[in-house]
Amino acid sequence: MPRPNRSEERKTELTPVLARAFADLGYRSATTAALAEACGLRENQLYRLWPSKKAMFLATLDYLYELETRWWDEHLSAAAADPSGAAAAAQRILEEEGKRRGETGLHRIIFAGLSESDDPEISAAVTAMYHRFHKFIANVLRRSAKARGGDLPDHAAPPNLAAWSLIALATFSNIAREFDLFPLATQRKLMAQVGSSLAGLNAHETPSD
Amino acid sequence: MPRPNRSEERKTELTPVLARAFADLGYRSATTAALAEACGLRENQLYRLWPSKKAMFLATLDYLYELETRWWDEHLSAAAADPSGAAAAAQRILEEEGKRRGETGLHRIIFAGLSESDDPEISAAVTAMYHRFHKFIANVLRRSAKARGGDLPDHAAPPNLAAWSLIALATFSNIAREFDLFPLATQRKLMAQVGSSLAGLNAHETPSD
DNA sequence: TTATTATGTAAGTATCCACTAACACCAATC
DNA sequence: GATTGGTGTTAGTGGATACTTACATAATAA
Repeated sequence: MPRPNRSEERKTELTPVLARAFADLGYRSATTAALAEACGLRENQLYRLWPSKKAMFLATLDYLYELETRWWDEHLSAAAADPSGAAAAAQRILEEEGKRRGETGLHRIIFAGLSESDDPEISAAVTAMYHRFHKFIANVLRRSAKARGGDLPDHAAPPNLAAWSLIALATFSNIAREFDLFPLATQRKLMAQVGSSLAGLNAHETPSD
Repeated sequence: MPRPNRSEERKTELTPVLARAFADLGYRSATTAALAEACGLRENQLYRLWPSKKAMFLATLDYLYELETRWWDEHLSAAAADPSGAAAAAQRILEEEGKRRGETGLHRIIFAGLSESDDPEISAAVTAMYHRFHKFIANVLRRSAKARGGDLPDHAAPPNLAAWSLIALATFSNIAREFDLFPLATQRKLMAQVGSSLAGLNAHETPSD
């Protein structure tokens, strides 16, 4: 007899909006009032969908992680079919990643998570996300190395280490953007040039500059 | 006739205590009450030394930056006198840096600054600190390259880029520690192995593992 | 129609926290 | 020893904000 419960649909509709708000404002400044306004609702209504602000935050973290891995999946499967070789394709991906400039806001949200690291739930969520992401990247690197014959150049790090290094570069790259630490061109080079060196992609070719 | 003003001395005495508190608690949880207690004072008295909590935070940022560069200065001048060569010495420093595990708490404080990045003063302070640090590291790398004949191996990044990469590794290394992302050994390798590859230190030698 | 639950609106509460006001005491110089 | 400002102690205050309560209305299925 009652009217149907559309909570789940509304949540999936609203999560991107929350994500945008958290990314734009940061955890602290994203007050529940601000979040509600961004959603075109009252605070009250938000609390009928999620039990707390923290739950809203964790929902956005999940959502953005999905978005991010989907992006990589798409680009990587395109790269796998690339006739010019895995190395060149991977390098191209790194360049694109450098160009993206963190438009999803995932990193801004991770920073927010960082400063809330005393909260065990948030800390666990951030940790899990990094681990899943690392596994993902390390696998890609392993496959890429195998495709190229299995021998990494001397200076290249093993996939595990290289994956963490790439994640480090990407994370810092976003810090740099946040604070305008260096120009966009430098940021791109950081991913494309340093990144591919780490991954052992430019073993037998010298980067142009 | 009044008794002498010891504000400056007290400030320099208290800044390390504040730094410890900010690093342990983070910006948000480091309430003025907590800061005062850590100092063995009343909130009131803190406010007689600094005009605001933000000012206290900026003071600790300055202090920790000084501490950090002093550490590097000492180790680098020792390395300059090292008979076994600049490259080996630099690599040893990277190993030590990996071992330090951010005991000063500088990075935790930077995370705090990150999430307060909407505050222009704090943002400016963090930016300035990164820039000064980058200049410092890039210079070291340039000198080191020159000492080794001026020719960097193909895979090594130019000093500017390499310096940012090293800073990225160090920053992320501290994120990793905060969240226990990977074991200590990995953390050390990240600095020692990947770091020296980036700096072009292991051009003609293969790292042992 | 009617019972029942989702949805909308308005106001409120409880708590935390940066920052302040008021007052007593003490130490140093004249 | 008197004056002056540093120091200690207690108690606030004002504002922000996560979360709640109460109630009206709308939509669904019996």
